[in-house]
Amino acid sequence: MPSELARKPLNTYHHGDLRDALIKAALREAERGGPEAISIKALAKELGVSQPAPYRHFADREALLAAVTAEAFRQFSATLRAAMARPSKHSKLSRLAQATLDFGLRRNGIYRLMFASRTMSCAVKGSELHAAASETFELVLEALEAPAVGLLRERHALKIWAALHGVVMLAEQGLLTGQVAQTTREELVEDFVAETKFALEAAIKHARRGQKPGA
Amino acid sequence: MPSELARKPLNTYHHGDLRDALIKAALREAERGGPEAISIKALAKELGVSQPAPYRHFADREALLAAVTAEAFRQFSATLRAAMARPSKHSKLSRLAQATLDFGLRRNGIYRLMFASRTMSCAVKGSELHAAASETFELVLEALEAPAVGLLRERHALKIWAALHGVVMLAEQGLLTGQVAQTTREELVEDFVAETKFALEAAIKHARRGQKPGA
DNA sequence: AGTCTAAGTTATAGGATATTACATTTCGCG
DNA sequence: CGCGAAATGTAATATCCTATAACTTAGACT
Repeated sequence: MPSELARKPLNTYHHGDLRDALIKAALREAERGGPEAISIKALAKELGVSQPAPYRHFADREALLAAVTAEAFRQFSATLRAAMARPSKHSKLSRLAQATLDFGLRRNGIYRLMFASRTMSCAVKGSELHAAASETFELVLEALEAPAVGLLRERHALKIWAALHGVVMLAEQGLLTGQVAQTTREELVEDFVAETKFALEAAIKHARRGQKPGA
Repeated sequence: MPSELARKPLNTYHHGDLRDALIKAALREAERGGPEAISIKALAKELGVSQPAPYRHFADREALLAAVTAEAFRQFSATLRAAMARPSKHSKLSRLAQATLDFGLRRNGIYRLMFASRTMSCAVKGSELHAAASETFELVLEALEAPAVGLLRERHALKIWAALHGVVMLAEQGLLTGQVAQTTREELVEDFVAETKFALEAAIKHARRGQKPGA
């Protein structure tokens, strides 16, 4: 049985590092074409190995997708983190929100891999994928720049998170055009950002007033 | 060339009405299993016709999916309309919102067919699918119960629409569990409903004040 | 050296989409 | 009434994909 230590140099046999190469190539495919564009057969051909070779590293297509999605989340996190770190006159939350929208539209194939495919729903808690996704959500919490009062922060993070996904979804489906073209996606996102800030601040104040009535 | 009138009895030849039967059967498949569970071959077998028979009615799988999605939108619209018509102490918008959430989770396969698949994005303007989807959006406008002032109504309809999709998405992916389990989906939706009402009313008042400053 | 195991190969089964060529049923029309 | 064309369905086939089974090679380790 391979120990946890012995697993590391596993990927350097014949091909060199097929597992990693598969993930990277699959991510490229997903970028143009979405999750359904990922074909094990095509990837094997592209990498110059036989069709069944990938099955040495992934039990089935689903398992490959899960690994690719986890990597996608890590890239997404990195993008958001960079946007939040960049100096700007806008708030952290605003930068995270606009970066999410931008990522969702510019790298839409990957975005769909992360959020519009069955992969996430099947991710068991504790899996690599679950961890990568959770880390991304942590960034939203961080972007709120608010103290932890009960679960208020989590609640409002979920709200802005949901709203952002909705905007990306609508924009992607072309529902943000036509008679409502005047309302740009960015404006919509900024609306949600402003409302989130307002609501969270109010909720925190209210909660604290309830806790220490004299102050 | 078949005239518009002659097209009606077209579907009553050998099978009876294969086109319609395909759509209905596909919708059942989608209900449990989502869009990817729709297989032309399987449908043909189930309906007792040869595999290529469906291609007499749909150019390819995409075309079938588009027709099925259009039917799904009609059912979705009917559900929302019923919820809005039902007497309740809650507002129309609240009922529409909760009905959307309920539909999105209970009939998730169909919901994904409508919103989380590539089908909608490829729908050309003027198509049956586009019309069915637009009609659904009209219901959101109606649910706002607000006068048309510029594009304010459309803008806020888009916002609540986006937010609802986001909540469904998060709930479906199990991201509304764990440490934030206290925040129920229904509460989240009600938050968005309240904020939408507040923001829309304020915006309309503001716009009118700007128009007739004396009043 | 010799063995064990991970990684990769060939061969193969099975399922899906889609096309082509052919058969049959229905219906318009003289 | 019946003929011919269009609509509908079938059989056969090509192509692509996932996945498994059985066999082979390369490195690791004693």
